Amino acid sequence: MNQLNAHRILIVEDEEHLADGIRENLQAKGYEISIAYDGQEAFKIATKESFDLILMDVMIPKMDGLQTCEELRKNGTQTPVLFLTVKGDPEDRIRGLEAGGDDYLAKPFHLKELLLRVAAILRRANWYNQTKVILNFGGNEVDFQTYHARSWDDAVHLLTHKEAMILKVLAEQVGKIVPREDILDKVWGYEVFPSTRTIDNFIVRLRKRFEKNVEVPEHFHTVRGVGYRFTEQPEIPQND
Amino acid sequence: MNQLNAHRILIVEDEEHLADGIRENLQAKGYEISIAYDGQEAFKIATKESFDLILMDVMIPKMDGLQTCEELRKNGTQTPVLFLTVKGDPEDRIRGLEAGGDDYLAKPFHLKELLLRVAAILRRANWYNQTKVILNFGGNEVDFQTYHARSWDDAVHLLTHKEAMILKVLAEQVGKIVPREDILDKVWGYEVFPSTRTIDNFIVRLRKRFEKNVEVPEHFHTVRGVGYRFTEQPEIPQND
DNA sequence: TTTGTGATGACATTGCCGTGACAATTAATC
DNA sequence: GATTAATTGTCACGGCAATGTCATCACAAA
Repeated sequence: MNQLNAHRILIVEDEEHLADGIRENLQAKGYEISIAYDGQEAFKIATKESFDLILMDVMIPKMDGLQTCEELRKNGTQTPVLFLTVKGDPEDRIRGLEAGGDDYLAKPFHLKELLLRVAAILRRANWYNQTKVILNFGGNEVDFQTYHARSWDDAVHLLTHKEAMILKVLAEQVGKIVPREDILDKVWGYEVFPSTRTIDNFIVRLRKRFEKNVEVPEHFHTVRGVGYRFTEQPEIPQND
Repeated sequence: MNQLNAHRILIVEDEEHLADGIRENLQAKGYEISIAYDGQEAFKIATKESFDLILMDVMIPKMDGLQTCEELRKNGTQTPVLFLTVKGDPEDRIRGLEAGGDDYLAKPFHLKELLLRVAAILRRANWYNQTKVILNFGGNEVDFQTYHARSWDDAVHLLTHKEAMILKVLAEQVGKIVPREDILDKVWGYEVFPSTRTIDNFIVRLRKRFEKNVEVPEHFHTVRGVGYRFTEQPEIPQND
């Protein structure tokens, strides 16, 4: 996962030992973690900072999790909440959902299950503000759901995963210069470090697929010493 | 709870209070709920995700409910729509919708009546689906009710439960890449964790049953590093 | 018991990615 | 301009992780 827009998670749990355990495991997955030890503190932090997910124990001091969630909702906070509770009582689930929660996990839980649910919720949330699924530029059309592409000359392409990811990173910031390091972080993550030349190779491949004239790129521009810049429309050449 | 069978309902309603009230009550009945607050948002979500029912207020911002519905129909979305409208509004267009399988309910309505209508529509849709639980692709025919299948070479198969579920998950998103995690989430849920290799094995079995040439799959495509992609029609070969 | 499903591990195989070499290009310095 | 250094374009090859495939085992149901 990429740290550049790493998902931020707030853990609300009064058992310090448990909170730390969860924190470590989530951090290992690349999430940024904050911890609150009671309901009031949780409310304070959650209204001050923004999180992608709140992991909330129901039984916490000062203000219980359900109430905290309700207060947050009244306050306009839409952050998804995953409740942790001791009982498997379905009534708790209903109450949790009524309070505006999004999911529910009974303690004791398997760590793996927690991680899966967290990932699933974040995936779901991400889905909404995902960029366009179909990318059009200069007669080319790319479908990021299928990795199918049709280039200006009506050739059909099947992009590989990495090709698609790099194109997506560039296309998400149309017209802006994207440094090689950013591409590496977003596509490969922090743990793997291929040489930056690898990126150049992928650019070559993308150009071969989508540029009319590879030697005069209209969409995949090189920014010497920094990285690359993607444009949907061919640029107006400068005459000096 | 099995995610595959939970009915998904999209609520389109700009009065937040009302939307929340409906959501809570439908969630308590076990439905999965999404909410959109205006017509444009509704269109966006409804074309991106699939729902079993759309609960749509007629008077909503940006694009009214009827128009939103029309746009969705043009887009090929067949999801039944239950309109919420003010009592005594003799809109001809609404009347006309009755014939199209859609329904309308006058505000203010009794909650109980809403729940009954929702249940009725879903029953109806289910019945419709039951007649249409036959999946056809490349000469193969699969019946998801009985798990019976007949492949292109007239061989008869009896699918196992898991085989059928995986095929269904893939077929529900024809053409789209389905990541392994999604398959795991939807088929196994969050509480069981088979190795992802298990999925590969099932793909092998599905290919053996339905592909003419296992080595050149026409329907069950591998997307290296991500997951699989199912297509009903053999794909156009790629030109490089 | 038998029977069948599904999960796992071992091994073979494939295809993508990463690297390095060299050419081409740009920038920098004189 | 000329020369040099630095960066990028391009290609081809090899490694290795991801996947294909098969055999086997655990387990539940009949």
